[in-house]
Amino acid sequence: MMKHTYIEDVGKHDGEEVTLRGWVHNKRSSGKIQFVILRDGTGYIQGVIVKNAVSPQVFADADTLTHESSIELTGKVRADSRAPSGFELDVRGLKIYQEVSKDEPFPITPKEHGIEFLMDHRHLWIRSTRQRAILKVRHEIIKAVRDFFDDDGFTLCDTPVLTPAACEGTTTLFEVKYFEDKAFLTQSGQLYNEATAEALGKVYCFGPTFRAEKSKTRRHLTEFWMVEPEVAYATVDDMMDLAERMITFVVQRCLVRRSEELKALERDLSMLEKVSVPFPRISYDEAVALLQKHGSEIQWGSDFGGGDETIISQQFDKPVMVHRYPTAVKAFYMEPDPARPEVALCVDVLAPEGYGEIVGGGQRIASYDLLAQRIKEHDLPREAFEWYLDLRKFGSVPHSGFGMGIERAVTWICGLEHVRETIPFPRMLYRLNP
RNA sequence: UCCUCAGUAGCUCAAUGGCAGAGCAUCCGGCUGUUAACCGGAGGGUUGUAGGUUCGAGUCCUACCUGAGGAGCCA
Repeated sequence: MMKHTYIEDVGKHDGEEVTLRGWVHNKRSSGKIQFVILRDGTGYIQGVIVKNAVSPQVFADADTLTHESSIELTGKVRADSRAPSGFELDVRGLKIYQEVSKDEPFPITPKEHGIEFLMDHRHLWIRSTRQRAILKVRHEIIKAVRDFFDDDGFTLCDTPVLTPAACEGTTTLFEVKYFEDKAFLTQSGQLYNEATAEALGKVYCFGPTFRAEKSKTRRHLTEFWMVEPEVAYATVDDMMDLAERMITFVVQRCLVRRSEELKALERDLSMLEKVSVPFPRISYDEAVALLQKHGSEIQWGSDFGGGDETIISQQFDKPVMVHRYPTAVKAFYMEPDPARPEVALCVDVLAPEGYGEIVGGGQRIASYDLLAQRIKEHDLPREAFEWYLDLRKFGSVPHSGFGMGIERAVTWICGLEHVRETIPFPRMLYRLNP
């Protein structure tokens, strides 16, 4: 059996005979010459089938090919200036693995479709050029994030998906049966990260998180992936340094390795090329003043709305870091600023071009007494947090971390309208299928 | 949960309250360089569901269902 070649490698085989395997992306016929566009996940190539150059059987088989039928093409690679990729295949042999029935053709045509139809056919939609490009960029972002932390002395330390209690209250948790008991799907690995950070120093977790929020916007999924670093002895300023380095690394990596995909998505690369260290840093106080100057109704003490985030991010052409939010609007574990206890040592990173918050984090409370008090103030079940309090009993240190939502990062880097295209099978308020 | 909008052929959409239409997809025919190929022809409909107004409803009214966009909340 002939060794088969991936389309992305055909350039190495100019003039040679190769066998390509994939799916029929499109087909055009002109009577005695047929053009079959083959897709194999690594690229596209046009196969040219000339009637008097192949057997009558091959020509007849090619004539019946339907969209997305799985096939194998054998022929000679030929450089051709007319081909978008620079190469074509002069087909000699054709093998059909499975032919899509003419009675039930592939539902996604080259023409336009509505979003409901596409989402219902997500399992087939991901075959499209655009979706492939997005998923390739997603992969690159994930790979870059992991390379960044791995090369920076971090240890990947996975945190549980099944958890006994809420991190930040129970209203947004998915509840599942756990034998005779009940459990919740994690909405953050952070509390466990704090434990592993005291064991290993610099750690990160990378996994799915779940939020049962009834949010119906272009920025929300109920199941999304998050990377969360946590560093012992680190301050909120250290986190800002880390976050801007990580984001810059990820964007640069995408520009180097996925520029073809980003161009296919018609992403304005000049916006991504501006992403470099350092990012602008403004305090919450400064952000509120900025917003009021631009007509926002916001008052000191409230959290930003989506519109507020857009206004802030549009003032800068890089991601902007907003730090020291009011303690009252942040999670119970946030360390108050010793100089101003009414604000917390936390930071959000807002992506440019109105893409909103992609990173949130900060310094965690190190004091046993203060943490115990906050758990009480937030009406959290003390018993469930005993182990978490232990971390302040046995060698407590200042420590900080943050979380980055992968899908939001992908949305921004790809320049998309909606997070639903950034994950192979999105889970949203009204979408659990396919 | 609230607000706004939408639902017509497999898909994307037209149709002043008066005969249910087009493009794509599919099928048949034509074409030796097509790039969402093109040209000719054919088949394809319980207009989301249930009521109501009207001589007559895809169109107007009510309720419901489904979806989309936004708000709140968040990454």
